[in-house]
Amino acid sequence: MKPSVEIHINGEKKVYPAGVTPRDILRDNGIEDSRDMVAADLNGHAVDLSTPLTESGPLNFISVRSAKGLEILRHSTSHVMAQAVQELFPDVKITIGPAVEEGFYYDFDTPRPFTPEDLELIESRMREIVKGELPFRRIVMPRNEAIGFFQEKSETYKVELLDQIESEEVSLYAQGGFTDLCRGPHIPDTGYIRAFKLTKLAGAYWRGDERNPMLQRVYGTAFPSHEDLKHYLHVLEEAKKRDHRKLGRELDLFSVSDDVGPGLVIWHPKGALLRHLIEEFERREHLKRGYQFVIGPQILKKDLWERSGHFDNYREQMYFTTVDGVDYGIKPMNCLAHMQVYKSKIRSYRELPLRFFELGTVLRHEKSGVLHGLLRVRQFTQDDAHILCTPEQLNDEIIGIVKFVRDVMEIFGFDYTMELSTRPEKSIGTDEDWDRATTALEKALQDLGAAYEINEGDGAFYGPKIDIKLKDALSRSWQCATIQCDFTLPERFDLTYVDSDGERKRPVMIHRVVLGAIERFLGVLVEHYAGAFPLWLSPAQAVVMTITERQNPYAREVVERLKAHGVRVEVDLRNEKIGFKIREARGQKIPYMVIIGDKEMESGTIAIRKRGEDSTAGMPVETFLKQFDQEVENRS
RNA sequence: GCCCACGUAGCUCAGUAGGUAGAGCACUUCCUUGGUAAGGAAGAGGUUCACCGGUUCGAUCCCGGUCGUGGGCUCCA
Repeated sequence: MKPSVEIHINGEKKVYPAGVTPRDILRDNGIEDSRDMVAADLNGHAVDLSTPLTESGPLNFISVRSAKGLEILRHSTSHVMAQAVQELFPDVKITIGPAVEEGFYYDFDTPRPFTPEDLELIESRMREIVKGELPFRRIVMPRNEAIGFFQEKSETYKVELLDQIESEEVSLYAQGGFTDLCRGPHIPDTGYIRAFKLTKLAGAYWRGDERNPMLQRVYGTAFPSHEDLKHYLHVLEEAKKRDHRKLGRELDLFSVSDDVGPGLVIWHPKGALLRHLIEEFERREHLKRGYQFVIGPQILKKDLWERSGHFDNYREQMYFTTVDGVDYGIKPMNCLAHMQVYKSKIRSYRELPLRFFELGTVLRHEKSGVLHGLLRVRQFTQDDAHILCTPEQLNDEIIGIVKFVRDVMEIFGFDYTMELSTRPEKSIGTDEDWDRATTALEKALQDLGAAYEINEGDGAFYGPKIDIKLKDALSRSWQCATIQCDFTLPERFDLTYVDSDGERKRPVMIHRVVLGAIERFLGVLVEHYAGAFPLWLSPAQAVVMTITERQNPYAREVVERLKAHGVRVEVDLRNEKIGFKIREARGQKIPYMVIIGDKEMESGTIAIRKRGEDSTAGMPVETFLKQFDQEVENRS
C-alpha cells in the first residue's frame, strides 16, 4: 500500500497519497484563491504550495492578505531584487534580505555604491522578472554541498552564514538563474508579485557590527495590490505632515541653528511655554508621589566621574572642561549629584525610600549621524529621579514607577511597548548583583501583568533596565521612560543606611525617568497630536478676532476678561477679512477662536468656533469660561 | 562615526550648454471695513546661490574638501 497522509482541512479530514502538495489540495477542495494563497501552514510550520507533504495534520492556506502572507510576499520580492541586482551588476555579492515591518531590504557588497538611477534600473529589471513568472524552486542539500556551491560563486557572505548553521541539511531557493540560501517559504512564482517599489538606499554594516565592512542596503516594499501600495504611500505622505520638525517651524515652537551648533535646541516662546506646562505637570505629579526636589550642578570634578565608572565606560559621550587647573566633567547624567545629597548625612532605614527628583539638564556628545530634530539632541533635560531604598523595598518601588509611567502615558493617550534589557558586554558590577537586579525588574513586570520583551545585552553599563518606547509619526521607536536598577554605584560611593539592628547596610539605587528627555517627549508629543494639542497643553488656547476695526475696543475688553481668568489668549485685530484670520488660526491649530462682530458687540456675547468644527456658537463670556475650565480639568 | 542624497530670500521651491538670480507665501506701506479656509496695489528683502579651495577669461552651476540637514547603519533619553 502507498503511504498516505491525513490532512485536516475546512473542518474535514481527508486522506491523500504522501507527496501531495498544498497546491493539489487547494485544487482538490475547489478553493477559489485567484492567486491570493501564497503558501500553507501544516502543523504550525509554513510550507510552499509546491512542497510534497509527508506529514499528517491540519493544513491552512496563507493568504497574501494576512500578516504572514504579506511577509512571504515581501521576502520573495527581496529575492527578486537580489536577482535583478546580480543580473545588472555581476560583481555584487549577496548577503541577507529579510522582510521587515514595512517591506523588505537586501544588503549587497558592491565595489561601487548604488545611485538613485541604479534603483530605477533595478526596479525595471525586477518588473521583467515578475512578468517572467519564474517559479521559486526549493532545493534541499547537505550543508557542505551548499558551502561548495556558494564558494564556487564566490559568495563569501553566504559561506560565512553556512559556516555558522548547525543543521546538516539546508534549503536553497532558486528562481531563474538566481539561487539564495533561504529557509522559505516563498510564493509559487515571481508573477505573484503585483505591486512593489524600491524606497530607499542606505548603508548598513555586515551583521550590524560597525567593525565589519559597510554594505549597500536597498529598501523596498510590496503589497497585494496597487491600491494597497498607493494607500501606503499616501499614509507616508500624511505622516510626514506630522513631522515635529515641520510642525515645530510652522507652529513656531523651536529651531536649531548652524550658528549655535548641531543638536542644540533653541526654544521659541510657544515651545518654551509648552515645555513649561509639561514641566509644571511633572512637578505636581512627582510631589503627589512622594518625590523630593533636588538640584545638582552642571559640572562635577572628573575624579567623581572616574569613581562612578562613567569615565571608563561613558567618556566618549562626555564633554570635559578645566577650571583653575582642575578637570571637570559636564554632567551626562544626574545621578552623581543625587548621591551626594544622600551622602550629606547619615541615613536611617526609617527615611527610606528616598526619592530625589530633578528636571536635570545634561549634555551628551552624540555621534553626528544620529542627531534628529528634538528626538536626538546633545543637550536635553530629563525628568530624572534616583530612588534609594532597602533591597526589600525594591520590588514595590519598581511597581510604583511602572504604575506612574502607565498613568502618565494614559493621560497623553500614548501606546507604548516595554522592554527588559539585560547585561551588556561593557559593564561594571558582579554577576550576582546583575542577577538580583534583573530578577527584581522582571518580577515587577510580572506582578503587574505587563507585556514586555527581553532585550539581551542592552542594559546600561551599571545595571539592567526596563525601557518604555513610544513611536513617532513614521513609526520609529524612541525610548522615553526607563527604569534602571543599580547595585554598583551605591557600592562605589559607599552609600549606607543604619538598619533597625544598628548595622550599616547598603541601599539599592533606582535610576528612572518617566517622560525621559523633555525634548524627545515633546517631539513625539507634537507628532502624536499632529500639533493640535489638547486645551490644557496648548500654548495659545484661544484667539480673539474681530470682523472689522469697529469691534476692537470690545474685543480688547473680552481679551482682558479671558486673560484675567487665566486663559492663554492671543488677539488678532488686524485689518484683514475674517476668513483670512480663521485660516491662520486653523493653521496654528488654536483650540478656540473667539469671533467678534457687531452682533456680538451689541448683545455683549462672543461667538465661539472650536478647533475642528465649522460652525460657531454665540454665548456670554461666562458660559465659555465654564466650558473652558471643564475641558482643561478633563485634560481632553 | 559610517553609507547615500541634499544645501538658492524668513518658509516652500524654480533656475542658468558655466556669462555675477526668480516665483508664491511671509514682511513693510497704502487702498479696502469685509461675518467663518487666502480682498487689492506698491515696496523692501539674497554680504550673489552653506563654507573653503581648484579648473576656467569667467562658477550658484564642473571637480575636491569642510560644515550642516535628511534617510539608513551603529549607538542611545
